[in-house]
Amino acid sequence: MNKKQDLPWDNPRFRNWIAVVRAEKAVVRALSKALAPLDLKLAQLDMLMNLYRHPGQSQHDLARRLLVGRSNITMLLPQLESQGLVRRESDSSDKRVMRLYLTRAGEERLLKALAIYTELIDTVMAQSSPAECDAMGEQMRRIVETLAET
Amino acid sequence: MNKKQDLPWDNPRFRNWIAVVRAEKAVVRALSKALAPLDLKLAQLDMLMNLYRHPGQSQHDLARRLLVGRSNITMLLPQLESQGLVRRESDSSDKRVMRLYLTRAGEERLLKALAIYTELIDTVMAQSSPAECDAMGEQMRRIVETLAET
DNA sequence: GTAAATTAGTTCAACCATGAACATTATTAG
DNA sequence: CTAATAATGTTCATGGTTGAACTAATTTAC
Repeated sequence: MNKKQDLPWDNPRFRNWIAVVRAEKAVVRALSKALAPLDLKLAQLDMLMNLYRHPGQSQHDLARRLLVGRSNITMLLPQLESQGLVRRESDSSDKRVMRLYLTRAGEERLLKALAIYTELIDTVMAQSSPAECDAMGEQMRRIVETLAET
Repeated sequence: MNKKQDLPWDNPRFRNWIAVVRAEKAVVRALSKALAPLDLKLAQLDMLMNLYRHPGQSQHDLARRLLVGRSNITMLLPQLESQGLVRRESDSSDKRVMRLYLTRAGEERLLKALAIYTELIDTVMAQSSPAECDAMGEQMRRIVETLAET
């Protein structure tokens, strides 16, 4: 009658999820340090990445994609603007929305940061086969879908 | 000569890692909301979980396990103590260290929270086979190991 | 065409997390 | 034994994140 038998730590799904959380935290930590020489915070890099892939986004769209509040974007943007990495343009047809673009300098900084990012990820994933890695990615995307449905 | 060909988004490892980050964030969000009725923050739950598994831990040990700074523990503990969930005892043989224990109330609160936690994780992992889930967990543990070696 | 409801972005106060400097206690060197 | 070093926990200033209230612009309903 071991009381701990039905505790979460014996539930494989639970244990494996805890591993995800720990790994994510560890990588974030390592990446933050690696990015310091570029004078980029992780949150800033996330913004640059999204702006690269979706130029002309509104702040609202960006917030949704990054899973953060709108105010977060408002607070973070001035840092990137003052560094000349991002440009904001008022939308001509809807004066409420601000459209966001990377500047030339923003792209350059982004590409440097991505080189660091990918190198770290490659290192860290090197011990998994491509198939394993893909399977894991698929699971993660299903998780996001599952939660988005609510 | 598509410039984007060697960009990270075409690197499967990179794309899959981004999926990990997004999934982790989404689950943390959902879990935080689910825990609100219990009046428990995620950081507090993390502490309770670790204290359950390792009673008598020092604050320093707890900080290391949670991957947070020592000051974080100092700041968070009073909240749990004032709720009567955690007890602190000065170590008799080393007056610097404080040993931490769950109280009865702490255990009860923890078990309720874990029920919510496991239910969410089960839901979210339901679309992966046990084998896939285990493989993913293994990858995550390898990642943590890889980074710990530095 | 006007009033109500909705949406984009900002501001603000509250809360968290962090790391450096510090006080206290232990350990190590000589 | 004493001085230097290290370890534990606390304090504090800083910066990051959040959600609620707010302003301004747009859309919807009537």
